[in-house]
Amino acid sequence: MRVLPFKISKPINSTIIVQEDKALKFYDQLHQHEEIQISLIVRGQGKLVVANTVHGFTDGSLFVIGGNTPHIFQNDLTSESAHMITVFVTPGGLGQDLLKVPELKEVRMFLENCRKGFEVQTDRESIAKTMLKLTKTKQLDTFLHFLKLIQKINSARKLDLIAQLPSKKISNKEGRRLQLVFEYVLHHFSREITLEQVAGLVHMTTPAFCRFFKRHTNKTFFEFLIAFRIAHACQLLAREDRSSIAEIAESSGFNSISNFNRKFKKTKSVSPSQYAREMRFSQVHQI
DNA sequence: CGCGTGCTTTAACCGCCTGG
DNA sequence: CCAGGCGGTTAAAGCACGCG
Repeated sequence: MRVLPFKISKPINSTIIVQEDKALKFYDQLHQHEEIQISLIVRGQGKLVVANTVHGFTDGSLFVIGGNTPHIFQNDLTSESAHMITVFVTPGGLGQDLLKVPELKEVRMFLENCRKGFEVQTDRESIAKTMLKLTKTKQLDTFLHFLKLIQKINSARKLDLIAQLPSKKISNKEGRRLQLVFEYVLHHFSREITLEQVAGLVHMTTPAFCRFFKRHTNKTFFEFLIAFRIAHACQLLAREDRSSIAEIAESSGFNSISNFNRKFKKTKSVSPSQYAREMRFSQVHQI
């Protein structure tokens, strides 16, 4: 799959592309493409940014990302390599006539529903099995298993990834700017970041940058940055061997604990320690 | 140690404006 | 019409303190 500055070109001449990534690091550049993307994290921990939202992922996480939605997977670096299976599907590639077939109603539904993208919350093991099979099939078999996959995903419980569809079209130049900004946040969120720094990074003045960022994300830069930091803190809090709240706050980029508590409560409606307790509880009762 | 809160300081960002 | 600069406003950050 060739990588363009901001878009990924249509790969080869097929409608359903299955890609398996095993690497220390996922492709960590903001990008978008017309294909709908179904991604299973087999192994790995990190964060997924979709448009203006941040989502933590861990082993077994499963996401469906709508077409033409900017996104980026970033995994935390460990000694073990991360593993992801992705299915790309070009909606137009299925053909309007084929989709009219009454028996393919479920596929139509899926294509309709996944515009905003969602995280799959249930039936993930069964869906994972189907995706694993998809890595080993060809041609018609791939298509059949794809249908099975759609069916399973349709009946699972889901959680929307983004609140509203991306509003404005993004030019290549602007996309490149956004790439730089998101990349910077991904790598420097644990230390102090000022508007001046990021604005300078993309050669803009601070107010110009603020408007640019808001126009494309419907969020202020700091709203996004804080969301990212909180998402990171959540992952640290969910760990069995978590460090102290103060340490987590600091490594998530918060200079003062009081501010961290305030921001955490505001976004999660529970205090950090409560959140950690609840996560532990649900992990124990999941299996 | 973890959390909330009121007060002060700081800087993010919004509206208004100009020039291209 | 759009991008960018300027300055004032306001929300975020930081600090101190108190409470369980």
